[in-house]
Amino acid sequence: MKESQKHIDKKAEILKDAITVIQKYGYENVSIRQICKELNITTGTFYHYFNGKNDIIAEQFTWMDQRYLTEVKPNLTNDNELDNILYFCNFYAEFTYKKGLSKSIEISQIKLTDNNGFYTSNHRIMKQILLEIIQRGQNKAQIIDTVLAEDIADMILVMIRGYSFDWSRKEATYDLIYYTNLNIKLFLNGISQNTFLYLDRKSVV
Amino acid sequence: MKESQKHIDKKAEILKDAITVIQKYGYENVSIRQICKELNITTGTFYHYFNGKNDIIAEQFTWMDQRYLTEVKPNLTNDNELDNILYFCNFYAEFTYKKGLSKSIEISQIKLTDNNGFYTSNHRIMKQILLEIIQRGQNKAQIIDTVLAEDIADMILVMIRGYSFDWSRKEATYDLIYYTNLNIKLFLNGISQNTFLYLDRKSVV
Amino acid sequence: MKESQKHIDKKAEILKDAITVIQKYGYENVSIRQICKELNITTGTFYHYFNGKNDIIAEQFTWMDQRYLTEVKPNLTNDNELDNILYFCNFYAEFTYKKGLSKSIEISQIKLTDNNGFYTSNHRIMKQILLEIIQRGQNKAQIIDTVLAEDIADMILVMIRGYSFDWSRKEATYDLIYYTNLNIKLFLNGISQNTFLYLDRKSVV
Amino acid sequence: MKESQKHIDKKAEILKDAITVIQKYGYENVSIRQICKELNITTGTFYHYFNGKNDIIAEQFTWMDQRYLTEVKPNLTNDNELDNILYFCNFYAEFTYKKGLSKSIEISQIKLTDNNGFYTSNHRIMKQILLEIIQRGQNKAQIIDTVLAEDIADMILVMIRGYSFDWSRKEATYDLIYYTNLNIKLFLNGISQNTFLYLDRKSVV
DNA sequence: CATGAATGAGTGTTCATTCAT
DNA sequence: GATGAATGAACACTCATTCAT
Repeated sequence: MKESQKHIDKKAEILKDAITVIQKYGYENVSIRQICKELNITTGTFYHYFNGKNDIIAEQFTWMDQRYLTEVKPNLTNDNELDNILYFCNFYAEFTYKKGLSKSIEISQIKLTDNNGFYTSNHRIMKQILLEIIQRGQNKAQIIDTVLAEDIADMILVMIRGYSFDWSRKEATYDLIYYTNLNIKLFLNGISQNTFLYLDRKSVV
Repeated sequence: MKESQKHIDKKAEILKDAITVIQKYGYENVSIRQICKELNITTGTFYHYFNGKNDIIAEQFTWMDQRYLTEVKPNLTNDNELDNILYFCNFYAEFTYKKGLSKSIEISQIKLTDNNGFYTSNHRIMKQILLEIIQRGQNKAQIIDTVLAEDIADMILVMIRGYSFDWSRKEATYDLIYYTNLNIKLFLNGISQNTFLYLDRKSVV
Repeated sequence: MKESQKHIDKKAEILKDAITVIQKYGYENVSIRQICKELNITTGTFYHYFNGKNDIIAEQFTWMDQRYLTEVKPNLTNDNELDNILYFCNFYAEFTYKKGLSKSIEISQIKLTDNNGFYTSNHRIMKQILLEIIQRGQNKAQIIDTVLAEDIADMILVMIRGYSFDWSRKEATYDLIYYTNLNIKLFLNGISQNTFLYLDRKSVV
Repeated sequence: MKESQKHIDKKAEILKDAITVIQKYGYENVSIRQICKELNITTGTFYHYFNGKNDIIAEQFTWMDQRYLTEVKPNLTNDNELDNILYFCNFYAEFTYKKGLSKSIEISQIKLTDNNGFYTSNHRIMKQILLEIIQRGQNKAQIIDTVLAEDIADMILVMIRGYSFDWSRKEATYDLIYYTNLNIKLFLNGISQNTFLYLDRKSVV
């Protein structure tokens, strides 16, 4: 039963707008009714296109997974793996910025993991990509190997998600991409094998 | 209407136990009824001592504020300000670990800000303390001054809260204090004025 | 507005398949959407041919009525009226068996009676046919006349419907026709004027 | 956490009245809201005393089980086992009459069996009691043994439940106890080993 | 003829909160 | 102080039905 293009478009439109609303109030704090009211559709219509509240999140995950596999992974060609990490992180920040993704994902954590493992499965894909970069970096002696690659990967994921979360909590009052970038650069400074410093240690003042 | 000591003690006891329960299930996932059941009190009793569910969070903020002012600030006496930052961060991780604070705080954000500004007020106190450390560090040339002290403070707060949140989302399956510590150390590596490296860049393998 | 033959055929086809689906899940447990999905038609199409969900039941009643009038009544030619009763009952069990009729009918009772009286009207036709058999039996002194013919008719109807209902409740785990038959035979034993015993009272063990 | 007598009484009162409402409309056709409206309580109050809609049924089953074990089984002392069967059946009819039990039980069948096996467990208890009577009757040569005791037990259960169901469907427009009694007597006529006829075969007219 | 998007009242259930006892 | 019965708005979700295309 193939879905018509019209159906797909409308679904995408609802999804986009629903995310905006969720971003505004937080996943747990907004009801389907509220979302529908703001989108000027009835609950029936919402349920015509989605199976339930969690679908909003699920759809985004699939979306993000796809994009990491198709748009990020193929572009990690820089010889400096620290740059690749930066690319990886910027993509996340940009994705969050555009989709207002974070709050809904971060907040809906428990139920998602319990019900269907979207969250964890998503982590696995992203983490795998990130892990490979770090391991290459360690092999090339660009990244310190006094810390396990896996631990570094986890820390980076926690940081970028933490920033996205904080940003949407503070209602997008600062430049998410800039600050994620800055934070990661400083962290990369800390794990670089001394050669590739992103920010000079000498005062420029 | 001064509260009797008995009243204060009972209130503190309920609060302590309620936090434990909330830590177990998450703020949004637990009802007043459930909490009361586990504490072997009635809902009436709960409402005799508190004005509502949010009071539990509010009380914790006050509590955390108090402790930062009384237990953290006076102990930031190390000459190496990076060590003071580490102390500041470890305290947060430990507090989270003991109180299971994070999930409830992070998740309940919007309602809290809307209703009473606890969250932001708390940020101000903690951030102020952290800011002073960083500024001293920059003045002593221990910390790079190519980045604004305020930005560094924000990044650190985002990181430690991000870790606390991640840890409770993953249901305390890893050593929160250890990893917060490690992450912060690597970040400090990145912002240190070259002199105090927490983790050597040379391979130990 | 005469219905074209094509229309009638399509309607009959949908009805037949819809009944199968209802038989599978039970009238109240299946939605129009589900039915349409399994039949590979849209809800619009369904409503083009039927006025609503109840129509399915209504159509079946008409169908059963028709068959009793055209297939059962003409065949009640046995001289032993008890045999005719048995024939009458077996037909019902077979109809249920083939159409999975009972659960939907038994369950949907109230709404049916409320809305359109199908149920009762159906009863009147079947009961009338049965009543005539019993009266003939009493006249021929084959059936006891210490009990009113109408009461006997009611009891038999209650029994055969009860069995059909029980059978579909138990999800067709036993031989409906065999047991309906056995039960009725024993009852006929009880009302026969001593001459035609269906099951001998002497032990065959 | 022992329930106070007041709690128990109120619960029993709600249960009693809820059953009456359910009897009037049918289990699936009546909503909690409707029930509460008719009982002049709020849904909150209903859920204060019961865990959900199914509880109404569940409570009745426990009730009936208990009564069969405590009130019926000890009284099956008649030497004529057919009389004991009659007693067994009359008790069911009376129970239905007083509690309006049948419709809710019969209709809610599927979900009940699926969820918790109340229905089947109840059947097992009642059927066991009935089975013992019939076996004793066969041993005493009061009941034909050309039919398995278990089959007879099943048939009787189907009949009495069928009558209760029919009676409540027809909105209690006839004397349930009288007709159940009559139907069972005629059936007992049919299975009796010739000696104990409940209704004479000779006309009394 | 057929489609499927749209409707909106309805369902069972939850829960923070109030208040008479 | 403490109790727990009572409230009722809110929630996620369902579904028979309508109607423009």
